[in-house]
Amino acid sequence: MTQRGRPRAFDDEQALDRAMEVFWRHGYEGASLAELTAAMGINKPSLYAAYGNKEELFRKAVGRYAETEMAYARDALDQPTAYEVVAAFLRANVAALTRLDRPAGCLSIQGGTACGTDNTNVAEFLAASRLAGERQLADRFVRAVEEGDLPEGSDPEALARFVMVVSEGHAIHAAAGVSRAQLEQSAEIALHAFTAAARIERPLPTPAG
Amino acid sequence: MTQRGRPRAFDDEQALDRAMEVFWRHGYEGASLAELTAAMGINKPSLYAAYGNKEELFRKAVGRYAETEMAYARDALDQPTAYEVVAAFLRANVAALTRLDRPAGCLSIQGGTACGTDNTNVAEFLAASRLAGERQLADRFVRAVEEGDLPEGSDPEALARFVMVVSEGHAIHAAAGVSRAQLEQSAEIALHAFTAAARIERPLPTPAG
DNA sequence: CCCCTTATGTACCAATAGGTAAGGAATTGG
DNA sequence: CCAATTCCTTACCTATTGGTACATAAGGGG
Repeated sequence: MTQRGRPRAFDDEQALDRAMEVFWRHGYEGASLAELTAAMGINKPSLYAAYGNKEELFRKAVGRYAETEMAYARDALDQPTAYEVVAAFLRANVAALTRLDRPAGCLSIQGGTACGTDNTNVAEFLAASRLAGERQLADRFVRAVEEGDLPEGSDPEALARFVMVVSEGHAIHAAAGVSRAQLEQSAEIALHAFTAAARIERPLPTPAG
Repeated sequence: MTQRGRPRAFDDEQALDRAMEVFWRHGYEGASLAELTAAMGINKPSLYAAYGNKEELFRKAVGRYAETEMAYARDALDQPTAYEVVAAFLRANVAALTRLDRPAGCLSIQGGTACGTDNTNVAEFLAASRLAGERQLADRFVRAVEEGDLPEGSDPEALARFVMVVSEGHAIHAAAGVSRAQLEQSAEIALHAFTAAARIERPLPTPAG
């Protein structure tokens, strides 16, 4: 059975990208349906037919964000050693947070850390997905201990938490307008920290200087 | 000339404290006048007469927050050495972010990192005040270099930025429900980082066991 | 060519947002 | 005791919020 009925006049993913950017810039509650539909180039009934409602649209936008804008995070996890994982992640993260062709910062935080009484689930959803990312990093560190590039006795959860804390701080800073170069400095300091905390030798000379 | 006219039926600062908590919990945009007035125990006209409008109320709440809830930050700056400044700040910060008698996280971030088109100035105001705090810390580090407890060639701005990045990450994490103990671990790792980055000897043994 | 399905545009809805007008209730100064 | 002043209460305002009913347009299947 092929397509039936009148076909969509807009591209699904393209519209989602525009919605993503509006949410990124204004947060979940700060993004009105008026601005969303304007940016997506569709009317409200089309939006509701295609995505359900505002919250579902947001969740789909966040999903697409994770897919397209955070691919670097998955790539980082594929690095061969824990150090390289963290280095790749923090550096690519800083780059992603400060792209000129994107809103500053990160949708997962700009989306909303606090919401009105009716929308607490939105903030909780974002927080949970960030912690899920942290969990993946911790799992990667568990593997690193098994593979010997993190010493026995390392605390994978604590290390992952620290890395995510730094990346979230960078996201806040980026949204405040802090420059890429300045965040790169901070990322290198954090890398310092990671090596010290994990009690591993630092494989690279200090780029800061 | 003494007080004239009918006296206020409510305590100014007490009402501000209640407003602060509502903003802390729901953010600027997520806090409705209905919830604010209910929490403050006053009617809208009283609110407008006493505080101007919603945004002015918010700014006053943030001011009071800085005064009362962030006193630890000023205390930390008074510590004798840069290391002690950072240790005191990060530890007290984690404690403040995870008080059971306060909303989790920090008003300066929960207040809003992204806002609707009409309220961009609110997010900018918060970002600016955070960066002002960073500036104070950087100045403190300049002094530390002069006084010799940070080595010559240290980068006060970069160090301050890193410390604030970590504290902001902790705020996000705390708002997500991460426990005090877990954030304390992260703070100790960050302290590790600071000593390494500042190339100073670490005065204390590692508490993480 | 007609029917069924699906999408679109317009126009609308109730609820809530932030904000205010107006009159009565306390208080001080005379 | 009255006037002036300040505050509180009730009721209301306009604009906007997220969300929908309904008629119409556009396509495929028989």
